[in-house]
Amino acid sequence: MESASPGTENPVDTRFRLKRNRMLRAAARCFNIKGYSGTSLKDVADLLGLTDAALYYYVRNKQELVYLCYLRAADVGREAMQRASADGMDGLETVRRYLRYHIEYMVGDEGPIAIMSEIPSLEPQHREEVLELSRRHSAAFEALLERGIADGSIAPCDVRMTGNAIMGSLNWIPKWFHGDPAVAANILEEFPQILSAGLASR
Amino acid sequence: MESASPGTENPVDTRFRLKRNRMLRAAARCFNIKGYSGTSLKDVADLLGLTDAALYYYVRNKQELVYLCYLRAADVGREAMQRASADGMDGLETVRRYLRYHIEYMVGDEGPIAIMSEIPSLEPQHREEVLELSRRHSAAFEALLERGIADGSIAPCDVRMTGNAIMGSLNWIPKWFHGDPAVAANILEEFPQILSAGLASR
DNA sequence: CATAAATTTTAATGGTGATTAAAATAATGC
DNA sequence: GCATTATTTTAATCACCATTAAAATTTATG
Repeated sequence: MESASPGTENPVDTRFRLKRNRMLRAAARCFNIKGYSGTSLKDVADLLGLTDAALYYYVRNKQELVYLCYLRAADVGREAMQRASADGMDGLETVRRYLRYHIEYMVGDEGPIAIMSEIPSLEPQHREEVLELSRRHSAAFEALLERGIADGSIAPCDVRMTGNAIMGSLNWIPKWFHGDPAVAANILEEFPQILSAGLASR
Repeated sequence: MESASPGTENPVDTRFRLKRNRMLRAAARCFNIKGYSGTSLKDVADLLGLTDAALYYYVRNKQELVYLCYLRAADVGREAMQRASADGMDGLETVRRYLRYHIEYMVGDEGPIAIMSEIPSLEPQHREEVLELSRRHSAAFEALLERGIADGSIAPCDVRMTGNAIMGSLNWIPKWFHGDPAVAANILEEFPQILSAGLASR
């Protein structure tokens, strides 16, 4: 997912990143389950077997923790989109692949991915950045729909609204999925199909 | 939506309820836009031209404010479901009507409806009540799908997952819709169709 | 092993915003 | 208009975390 120039990697940096990543996943879980206000830094720290103060070694403050969670979320979405675009044959199949890849990240070891529910409480600069990433992702998905319409695999539709509908469904998953592997398999099996069922041209 | 026995209504009670309802809508808007932690009681009060302390005349505390918002949300969902069940001919058409009615409430004057993002931070008793209402609503929707499958209007599917997918999309609407009437019309026009497009049996 | 760097903890501090009590104002009923 | 009740405000208080600084400990490196 993330790649630094290999030459400059020293073991300390790597460990730092690994630990911070663990921390972001722990935070994402807390935020998704208990909400932003509902989770204290202690909650996150407990999940890691650390003290709340220790988290400050990895982030400047709580807002930055959220910000980093959201960057990770955006990153995962972008990654899924890129893989799908590289693999997919026509528009519809690319949409299906994108859905599958994104869901794989969400319910797999990479997860949980934070729901972007607290963007407004980020500081302005971070907020703008996250919003921009978010907009870009939506645009990419809509472009995918356009592509499908153009190549005839997807029936003409209001791509803006269709995109909102599908992405909403996707974004909501972390709200009710909390790690049960059986459910994870079920989601992965069903969702790409369900969400793209209405798209195909007849 | 809500109906007290008409005989016992005195003007004071009525005014109280009306004002509290306005307050719940204001709170819902704040919560949906800025998140729970991001909205102070002052934010809500400002929207009403009141002082933060004044809100305590209507609710015991902030948690109860959220709780009441969620009750309202549940109520609106239930209402839409009941109307649809009464009106709909077959399962599929009832689903479509339910979607339309629910969305009408969400984007219309009744709205905004609060997203249930902070259930865990409610006090246990309120949490249980809201969760129960929420479960019941999901169950009702799944029953609707079953009904459609039984009467042949809906193709067989995993009703649990299909329900999750559709409800997720619906629940996410208040996250990106913030009152623009043109968008409201667009949602109302497109969503019932988009969300039910994949259901029909062929 | 010894030293330096990285990581974590302990123990305060401090700010924000929810909450409360009492006072002030507005509305209602007679 | 007067008394009563409903509503809102003013002005504190208070609790909860987030945050910080310094010390302690663990890990890496020559």
